[in-house]
Amino acid sequence: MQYWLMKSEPDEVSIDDLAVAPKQTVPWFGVRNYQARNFMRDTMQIGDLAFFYHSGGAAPGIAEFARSVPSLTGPNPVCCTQRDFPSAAVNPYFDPKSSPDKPRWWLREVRFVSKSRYLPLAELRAHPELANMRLLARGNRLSITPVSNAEWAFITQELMGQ
DNA sequence: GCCAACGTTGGC
DNA sequence: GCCAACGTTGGC
Repeated sequence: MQYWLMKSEPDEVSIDDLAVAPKQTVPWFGVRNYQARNFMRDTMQIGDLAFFYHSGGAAPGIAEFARSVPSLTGPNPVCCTQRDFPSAAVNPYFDPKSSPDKPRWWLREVRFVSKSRYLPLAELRAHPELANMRLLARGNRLSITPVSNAEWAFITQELMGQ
């Protein structure tokens, strides 16, 4: 059992989108970074929990967290051909170097668990308990990062409103 | 919109 | 295998 933090721009997929999605489940198909892919494909287990982090957005420095469960199924190859995205005339995630027999990118399904209050990034930074959090590391851009047990416990307690 | 940090690409 | 150029991310 491992904890995670998964970033998404709320314009693309927000926690509320996830909550109203069919089966409250969404395929996390946008990862195009090898390190994040490896985390998702190799280390993430079905049933792991993750914080849902809203990056970018209109409110500067505001992050939103919720608990979700990555992965109802195992890792699945993604984005092998343009046909994998029939609804999009031009798929921004299309990678010509990924093929069905040699997929380069993978996805996992993520299911909604619960929504919490907002926990702004600035607030995260203010807690010395989270000083070593991967998310807060200088220059970090990974869209999927591991969260330690201690960090998970601390943030969860913060989110409960204590 | 700016820009720092980082990842990827491709020429050599 | 090096590394410069370029593209992307994401906070501000």
